[in-house]
Amino acid sequence: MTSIKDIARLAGVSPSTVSRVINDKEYVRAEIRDRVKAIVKEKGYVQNHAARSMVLRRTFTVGIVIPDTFNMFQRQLFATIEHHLEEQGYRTMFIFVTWSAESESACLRKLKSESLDGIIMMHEVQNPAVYKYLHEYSVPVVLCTFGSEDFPFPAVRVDECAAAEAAVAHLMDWGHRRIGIIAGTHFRFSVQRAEGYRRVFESRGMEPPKDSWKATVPSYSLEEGRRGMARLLRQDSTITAVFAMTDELAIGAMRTLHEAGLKVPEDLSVVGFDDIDISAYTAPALTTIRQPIREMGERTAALICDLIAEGKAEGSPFVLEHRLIERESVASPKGAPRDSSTQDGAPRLGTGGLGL
Amino acid sequence: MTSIKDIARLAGVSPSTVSRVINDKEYVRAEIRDRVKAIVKEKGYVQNHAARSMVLRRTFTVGIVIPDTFNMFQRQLFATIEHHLEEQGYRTMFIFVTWSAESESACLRKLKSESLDGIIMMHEVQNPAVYKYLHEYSVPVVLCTFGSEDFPFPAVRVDECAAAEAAVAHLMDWGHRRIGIIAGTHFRFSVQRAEGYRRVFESRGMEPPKDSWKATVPSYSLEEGRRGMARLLRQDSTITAVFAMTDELAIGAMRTLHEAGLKVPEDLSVVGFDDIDISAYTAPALTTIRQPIREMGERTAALICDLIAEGKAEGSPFVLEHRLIERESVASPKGAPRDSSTQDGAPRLGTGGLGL
DNA sequence: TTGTACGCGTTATCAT
DNA sequence: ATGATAACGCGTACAA
Repeated sequence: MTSIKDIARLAGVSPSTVSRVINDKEYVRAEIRDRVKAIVKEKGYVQNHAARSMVLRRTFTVGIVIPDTFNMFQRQLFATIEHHLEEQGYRTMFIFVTWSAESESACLRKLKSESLDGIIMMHEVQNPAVYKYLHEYSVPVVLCTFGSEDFPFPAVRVDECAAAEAAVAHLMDWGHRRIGIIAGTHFRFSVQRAEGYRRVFESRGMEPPKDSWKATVPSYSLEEGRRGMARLLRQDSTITAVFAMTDELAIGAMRTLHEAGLKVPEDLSVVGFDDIDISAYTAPALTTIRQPIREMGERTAALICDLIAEGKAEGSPFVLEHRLIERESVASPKGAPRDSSTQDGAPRLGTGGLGL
Repeated sequence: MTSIKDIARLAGVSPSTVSRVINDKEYVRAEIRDRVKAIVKEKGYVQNHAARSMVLRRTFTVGIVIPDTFNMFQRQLFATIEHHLEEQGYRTMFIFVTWSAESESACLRKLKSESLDGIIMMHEVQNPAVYKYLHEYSVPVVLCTFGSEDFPFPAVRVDECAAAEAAVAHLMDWGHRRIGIIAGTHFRFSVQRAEGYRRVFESRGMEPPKDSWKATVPSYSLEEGRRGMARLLRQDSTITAVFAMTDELAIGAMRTLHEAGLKVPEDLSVVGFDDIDISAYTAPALTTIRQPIREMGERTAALICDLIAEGKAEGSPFVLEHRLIERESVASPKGAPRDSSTQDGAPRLGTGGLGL
C-alpha cells in the first residue's frame, strides 16, 4: 500500500508536509498543497487507520454492544446510530453478545483490546465487571434502551413501566379484564413491563392478575411467542386479551391463535411492544407501543459524541416518549361492548398508524 | 492502558520475552512464562490491536459489505458468518452500503483505509472500481448470494433461476396459469428470478406471461410489496397467484390482499423467496424457497479463511441447493381442481416446514 | 513555510 | 533462553 512517504517522495516534499495537507493544517503553500493533493488523488492514497490511531491514541471507533439475536427494533435503532456516527467521522464496531457468561467475558476482553473511543450498550450485560472496567477507565459510555442504578452512565430509553401500562390500559379501555401476559426474563425491561401490567390492575382497584394469566418464556423469539400463547391457552382459556412483551412474541402468539382457529381480535385481542416494521403488515396489523427509534438513535449518537469530545453529557431528558399505535389487533371482548369510559370511537383500521 | 513494557518491567524481563509468552512461542523458561502470565492476568493486560496489526501488516479483520437495509435473510446469514469468523480469530467489520453511487465510493475508500485481511461481499455493488481495486491488490474476496462474470472471485450462492423456477412451477402444479410477479431491480438476482419465472411458462409450452402480470418495484421492502400487489390487482384482476421475489415483498403483498378482503390462499396464492424466519409465523404461513443459510454462511466463512491463509479457494461446488418449503399460502385456484400431474397430496399445513 | 527526529505498542531478527 | 534493536505508518514538537 502506498504510504505517506511515497506521496512525499513523489511530491518532492517531506512526509510532515504531506501530513499537514491531508489533515488540512495551516502552513502549507497553496502550490504545494495542490500538488500533494493531486498525487494523493492519483495514487488513491488513504491514511492507514492502525498507524493513525496508534499515534493519536484514539481509534475513531465506537463500539456497539448488542445481542447477537438482535431483533428488528434493535436493528433499526443501530442503523440510525451507525448513520449518525458515520457522519461525525466515527467508525462503528459491533460486539455481539449472547446470554452466556463466557460471551460476556469475551466482550470485556474485546472492549479492552480495541481501546474504543466510546461504547454504546444496547444490551444489558449481566457481568458487572464490564461496567466496572468501563467506569474505572472512564471510557465514554451511553446506555441505550435501558438504565443502570449502579453506574452513572447516561441512558437513553423510554419509561418501560409506563409504556407497558399504556398498552394494558388500552386493553382495559376496550373492556378487557382477563388479560394475559407473555413475559420474558433476564433484562431489566422484562420486570418493568411486567410491573406496568400489574399496575394497571392495581390502579383500577382490581384484583391482581392471576398467575395462570402469565406465561414466562426463556427468550424473545417468534417461536417462544408461539409457545407462550399455547401455554396461556392451556392455563386459562377464559382470557380475552394478551399483552406480549415484544412484537416478536406477539406475532408468535398470533400464530398460535391462528392455528387454534381463534380470530384476532374477534376472539382474542393482542398488543405488542416495540413497533418493529413488520407489525404494520401482519394480518391483523398489530396494535403496539412505539418507541421513538429515530429519536433514541440520534440522541444516543449525539451523547456519545459529546462525551468523547468534551467529556460532558448534558441536555436531559434521556427518557423519551413512547406512543400507543392502534391498529387492528384489539377489539372488545366477545359479548362485552366497549368500555364507555373511553373517548375514542372504533379502532383505526388500515395502515393509519403506519407513519408513512 | 497497560502495555507490554509495563508487564516486562513488572516481571523483570524484556518486552520480547513477554511477547513470546503472550503469543505462545517457544524458548521461554516455564518459570518465567508462569510469572509473566500471572502478571498479565493480574493487570488484565490485552494486546493493543492497532499496534499489532501495524507491525504484522494484517488486521485480523474481515470486512462484510452489506446493504444498510439488510433483511432478515441477510441478517441470519451474516450472523452465521460472523460466528464462524470469530471462532477462527477474526474480527468482523461491517460496511453498510446504500444504492447511491456516493455510498459506493465511500465503501471503496473504507476498503482501502482499513486494509482488511479479507472481504465478504453480501451486496452487489454496482461500481466496478470496487471489484477492480480488490482484484488488483489481490485482496481475498468471496461473494455471498451472488456471482460475477467479470471477476474471478469465488461465489457462494444458489441457482437463483432454477429456484425461482421451482417456486413458479409449484404454483403451476397447483393448477395456476395466470401467475403474477412482484419484481425488484438493481441486482443480478432480480433478473435471474424473473428469468426463472419466464422459463416455467416456456418449458411448459405456454404463452409467455403477460406484461400486466408484472409489477416492478424500486426496493425489496414490505411497503413495496404492498404497493406492488395493489398495482397488480389493478392491472389484471384475473391472476390467481403471485410470485414475490422476496419474502418481504410477499408479506407486503399479503397485507394488500388482506386489506382488499381477499383471502390467501383461497382467493389468491402467494409464494415468496428466502424463507426469512417470520415467514413461518404469518397468517397464513408463507410457502417459499429456502436458501441454505447455515451452509452458505459456513461455506463463505471457510472460503475466506482459506483464501487468507493459503491463497487458495478450492472445494466446489459453491452453488448450493435450494428447497421449496410448502406451507399455507398456496392452494388451487378457485373452481379449478389441483393439476393431476403432480404426485403430492394436500399442502402441508401447520409448521411442518419450520425446521425445528 | 518546511523538514528532522522521535514515539506510539508490538513483533521479528539477530546477537548474546 | 533472553535481550537489544529496528521497523510498521503516522502525527507533532522543534529546529531550520
